[in-house]
Amino acid sequence: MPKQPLLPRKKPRQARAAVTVETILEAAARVLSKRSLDGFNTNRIAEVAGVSVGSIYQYFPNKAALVAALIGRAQDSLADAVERSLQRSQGQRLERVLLALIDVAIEHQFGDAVLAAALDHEEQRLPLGQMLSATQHRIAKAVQEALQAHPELAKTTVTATTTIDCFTIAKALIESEATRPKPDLAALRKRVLLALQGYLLQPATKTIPRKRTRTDTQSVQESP
Amino acid sequence: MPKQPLLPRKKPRQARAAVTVETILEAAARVLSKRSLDGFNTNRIAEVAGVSVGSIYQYFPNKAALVAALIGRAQDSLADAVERSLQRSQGQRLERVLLALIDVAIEHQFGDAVLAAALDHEEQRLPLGQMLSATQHRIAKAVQEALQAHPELAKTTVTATTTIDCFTIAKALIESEATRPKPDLAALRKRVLLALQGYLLQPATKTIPRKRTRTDTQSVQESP
DNA sequence: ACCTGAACACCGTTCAAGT
DNA sequence: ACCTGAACACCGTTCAAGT
Repeated sequence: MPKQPLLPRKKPRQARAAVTVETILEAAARVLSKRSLDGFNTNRIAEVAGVSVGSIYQYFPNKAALVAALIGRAQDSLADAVERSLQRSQGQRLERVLLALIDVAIEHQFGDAVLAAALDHEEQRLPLGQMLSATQHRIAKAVQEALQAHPELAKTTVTATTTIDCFTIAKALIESEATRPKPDLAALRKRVLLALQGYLLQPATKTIPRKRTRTDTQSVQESP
Repeated sequence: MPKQPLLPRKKPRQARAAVTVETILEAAARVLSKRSLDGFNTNRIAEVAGVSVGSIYQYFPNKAALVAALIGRAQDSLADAVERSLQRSQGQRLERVLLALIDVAIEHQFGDAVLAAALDHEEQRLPLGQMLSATQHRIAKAVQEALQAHPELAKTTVTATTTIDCFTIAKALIESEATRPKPDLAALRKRVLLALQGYLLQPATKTIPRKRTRTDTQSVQESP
């Protein structure tokens, strides 16, 4: 049962080593982006990076850790884009705020579709656990605060779960469109907006009679 | 560039061969369900099935085809459950109809969580193309017709895209909850309902000014 | 401290030989 | 027609040897 560590094995201490690590990550991204998961093997990565396979294993304990590092980078870049977007759309109508965020997400997915899709899949499969949660919490918190503060959502309780659901919904619709032969981004944008507005601006949610279950308490969690 | 075929290589002609195929598929499902993608190798499958590796390759051209067969089975079983659910909830309020479908989806995902999650991921990664579309179209069509005919959705145009979006949204929220340490199914059920109702029962969608794009035509596709 | 690449282990797939 | 399992190819990972 190989409980594989996903953290980098050690940090480069010399300048040239830092370059090596950078080169490896770039090569990995390029290989993943060109041929997706097939052909994504350490030998090819080493070849593209112009280093020996052994060098990869000096810094990453296994292939999964390499992928985890790429995911971390993608998350960081997304987090920056989200925060910039929130700042730019401050004080605007909710529709504008949401559209701006949707555009960020679409750009993130379609900017390098193959890479983004591959990373998304690996993100699910790897037991990343906490590793990425720092950045993810950073994004989620920023969005949650923006939504909570928005006048049009005065009547909506925006919990952490609500925010994460919005991410989940938007991501799923965007990824789904990305797998189509001829994506229609304008229509996609509308559909995601509709879904998010619908989820957030629900008209007077009446309590629903439902089948018996164990956990019949408060349905939304508090923010951490 | 191995464009791998995903269809079964040949059908068993003798009774004992049919048993072999069945045994292989069951073993594959069991292995996948126990250890997910790690440890899901042909040698183990053959061992669990009590046959030789060679036997697997008599009926399936590669490992992916085996997975594809499992996915096909899961889809068939889901399709049946959906159709039964629609029949039972005929004539009921929209909320009831949706909740019944949501329960089917939740049961499908949580019934064998590891297996379902693994199959979902592979479903994305493999170029299944048409292969499964038969069953998927069957499900989608049944749901679309039920929604279109529903009085509460008289004002909503329920296209094929609308229906697929509902599937995408529900599936994403359910899968997301499935990865949590302690899933709260009652709360999940409510959230999915909220999302679907919000998407379907949108109050007077005003047209939205948006950035210029090529495709500025009708945003929803016709049903096939 | 960093890099190399041959060597090892594991796993997908094939094929000659069997019934 | 079906089944077997040793053999081959490929790829992840290690490690002794180098700078």
